[in-house]
Amino acid sequence: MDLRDKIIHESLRLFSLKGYLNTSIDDILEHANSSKGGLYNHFRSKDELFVAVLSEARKIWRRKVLGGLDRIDDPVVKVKTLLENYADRYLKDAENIPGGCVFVTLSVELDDQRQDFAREIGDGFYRFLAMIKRFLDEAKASGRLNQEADTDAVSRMLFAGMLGASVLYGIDKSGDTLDKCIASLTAYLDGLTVLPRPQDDATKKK
Amino acid sequence: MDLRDKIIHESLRLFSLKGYLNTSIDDILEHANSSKGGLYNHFRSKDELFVAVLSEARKIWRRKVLGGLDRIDDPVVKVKTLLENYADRYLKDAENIPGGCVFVTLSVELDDQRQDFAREIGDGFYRFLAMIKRFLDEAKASGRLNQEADTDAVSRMLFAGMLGASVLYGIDKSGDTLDKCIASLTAYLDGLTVLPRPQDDATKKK
DNA sequence: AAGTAGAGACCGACCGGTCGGTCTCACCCA
DNA sequence: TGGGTGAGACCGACCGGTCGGTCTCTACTT
Repeated sequence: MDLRDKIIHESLRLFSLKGYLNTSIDDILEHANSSKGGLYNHFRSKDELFVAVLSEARKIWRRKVLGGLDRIDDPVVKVKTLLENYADRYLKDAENIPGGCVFVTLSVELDDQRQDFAREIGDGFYRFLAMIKRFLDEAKASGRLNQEADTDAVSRMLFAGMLGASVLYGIDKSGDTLDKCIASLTAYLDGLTVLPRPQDDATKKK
Repeated sequence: MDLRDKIIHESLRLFSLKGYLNTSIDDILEHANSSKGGLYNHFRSKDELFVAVLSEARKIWRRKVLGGLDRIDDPVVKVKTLLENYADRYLKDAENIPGGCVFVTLSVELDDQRQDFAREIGDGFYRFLAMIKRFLDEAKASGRLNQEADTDAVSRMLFAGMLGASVLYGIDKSGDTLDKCIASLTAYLDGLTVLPRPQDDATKKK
């Protein structure tokens, strides 16, 4: 891993722990075993570093949360897998984001201080929300979901639940609270499901 | 309002907007029209100010969210009112917390930097979670709630949804997104309710 | 020898906190 | 009633230290 990647990696870790504004350049350099010259040789400013870190964070998020999702047919199982991946493969990834979901940390920190950055993160939230709704609409169209279900309301609920779980996970890193939150969300989705098909149970089990 | 109260008030506003560590003493003094001497005459340190501000924030939260709750008999209506109060009376209170829920802002900011403060806030979260569960247990006991409902899971879901709604509200201050989130949570709770009683509808309508 | 990555001394602005001092006003004695 | 006194609210210059960022110089590659 070259210095540029090392700096991005350590910055992502620190941003997830302490946020953007509270992470100092010296702090990053100490963890990356580098110096001012080394950093400013690759990035023109701390803001430019932020952009690179956010891009890397998104790449990791996609790999962890969406990876393998296209091999699943049933849209309800897709959403459930999304929830599980988010908790087990993404949130608990202490190597990359030891401080929990970096998007939550950064959006809460920056929403009233750096609206440009916050909007960038918020856009990602809304794209993800739309993706969940799309899966639910598919499920409804194929009769997998209760026809009375309001997919807009349900997707919003699931997403808000994921954000809330992330906040709680930040405080109580035990993982137990997180698992219970995700289990509650999955149970909620189950309650809206009709006609469970065999591959559903097959995918669900450990 | 004397200087001490003024400083606490302005600090709460700024903490909700920028967090604790990113709010400077000078920033507070500018908004409170005071000076270093004025502040340090009332507080020994910034940390001591934090404790006072957190205490005031809790007072406001209780007044806005719990106020009038004891005049409601039906525990399901109590929980619904809790949700509505949280959104309409607490979260939208731009005079005291223009940056959204100060507990969310501070807990996300401090959970890996000031565990002492973060734990203090987290304890409040868990007390509130327990309160919701208590209401749901009452509702279940009195037959107002579906007997199969897992009150532990439901309360966790509602609470995580509230936290998630707070995060989203921070990004999209429109109020519309917030209203829809709360409506989704209320609808979820409705789905678990049986035997709607007359006073339920009476309390629910505008 | 030329070009580049990296090291680290250094800059001005700002951080939380201190401290000498001013001002107001209740209280006291004449 | 009027002048003196002292407590405490408040002011703002100042402290050592840290912030993001710049710049010069070294050392390695080709």
